[in-house]
Amino acid sequence: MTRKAARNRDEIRLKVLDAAEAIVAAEGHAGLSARKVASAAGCAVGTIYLLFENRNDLVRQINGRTMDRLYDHLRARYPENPREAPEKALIALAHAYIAYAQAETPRWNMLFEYAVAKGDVVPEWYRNRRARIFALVEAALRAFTPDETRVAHASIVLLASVYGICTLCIRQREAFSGKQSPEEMANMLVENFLHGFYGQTTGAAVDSRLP
Amino acid sequence: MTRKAARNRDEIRLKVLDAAEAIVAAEGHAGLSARKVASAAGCAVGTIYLLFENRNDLVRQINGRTMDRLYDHLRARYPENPREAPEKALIALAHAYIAYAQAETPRWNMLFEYAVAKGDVVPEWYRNRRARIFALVEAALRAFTPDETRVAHASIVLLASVYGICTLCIRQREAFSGKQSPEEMANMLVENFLHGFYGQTTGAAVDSRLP
DNA sequence: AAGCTACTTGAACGATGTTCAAGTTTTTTC
DNA sequence: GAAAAAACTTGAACATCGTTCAAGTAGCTT
Repeated sequence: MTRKAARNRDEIRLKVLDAAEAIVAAEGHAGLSARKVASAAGCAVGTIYLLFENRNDLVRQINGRTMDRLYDHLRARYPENPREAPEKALIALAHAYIAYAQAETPRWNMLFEYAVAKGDVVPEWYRNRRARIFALVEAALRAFTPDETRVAHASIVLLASVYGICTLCIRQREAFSGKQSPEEMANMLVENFLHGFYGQTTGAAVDSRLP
Repeated sequence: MTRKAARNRDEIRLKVLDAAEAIVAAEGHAGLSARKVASAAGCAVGTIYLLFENRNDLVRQINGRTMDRLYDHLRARYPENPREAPEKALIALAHAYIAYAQAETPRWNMLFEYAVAKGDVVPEWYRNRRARIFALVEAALRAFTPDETRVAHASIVLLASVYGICTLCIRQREAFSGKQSPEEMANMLVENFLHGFYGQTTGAAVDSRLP
């Protein structure tokens, strides 16, 4: 490819991604169609398929940018030294996650509507961006235990749980009775979980302590 | 409507639902198309639209049946007297939920792919079926506290969290590094959460107890 | 300027959700 | 029992979708 062509290609690629993001923000995952993107980006339908493997690939690229923004958003609300007050740090993270999901609901939703087709391999860059987000949780959890396996497991449990809370409170908001605040739910989750997580070595099963 | 017509209508309605469920089980939410359902149920495309408002309504009806089965599945693995050993009961519930999600992944997935359109009201029967499932969790939680608000909140947190764990471990299985067992994650969640939940009145924030 | 390569285009294909005029079947009426 | 009326079912038609690829355009080389 020639230099000018390559530059042009990068330009149009950016335009397409921007246009696609705008459509998703306005109409959600379902509103994203190659024709709409092409028309908004000022190119032909076919061009989209030169820049992206298929619709799913376009979704994945947008998700990549979403994860970058989410990561920045979380970082900006994360203490410098999470291990000094890890519970505070984790609650801050949860609240920041919730705030992002609420502010950018369609984009956030699309993170989970991206379906991995059978035999379709998830690129390393995609896994890395997710790992970066998990790493924030792990950093705070290391204050409680040196056991890396426990840290890894707990980070998955916590992020998955906060995601689940967001789904119920935001995604299924209208379906739900729905006056629950996701922040309150997240507080309850993190606080209770950490009490158990920190004191685990000493505690017997809860059942055996019941009256 | 005449008697015979009504009977026929119910028959074909059942056939359509069965056919649709089979398609979802085999090809997932995305494979569900009016034409395929019609052909499998032995009727015309238009007939589908006499029995169901639209595709979303068909999905909702299938989800209703899915929630019934899920409820039965959970009940069957739930102790008679959850308040005798509530932690055990909650872990049993979580494992049963995970088992169902794994055994009926496409059907379970569809529960969350049913998007509530704007201005679209979720029928009462649908909300009731979800409430029944939450009630199982609540019954066990009442062993820990008489505070109904805390019980309600905790049941949402726990179910949402187990759902989140399932999503990460099952739905995004291939996308994930993915060797984590959802059962282990659920154990960690429930055990740690309950230690905090049961001991909450006495405990200070975890941060203040750190070395 | 001509030839060649690289890039872009949008018509075309098969499939989708949804509608509704036309056709078929059942019930009512005489 | 036949004819009229009502009720129910049908599938072709419409707009839209993802995706492809022969044909056209633009840029580089000689």
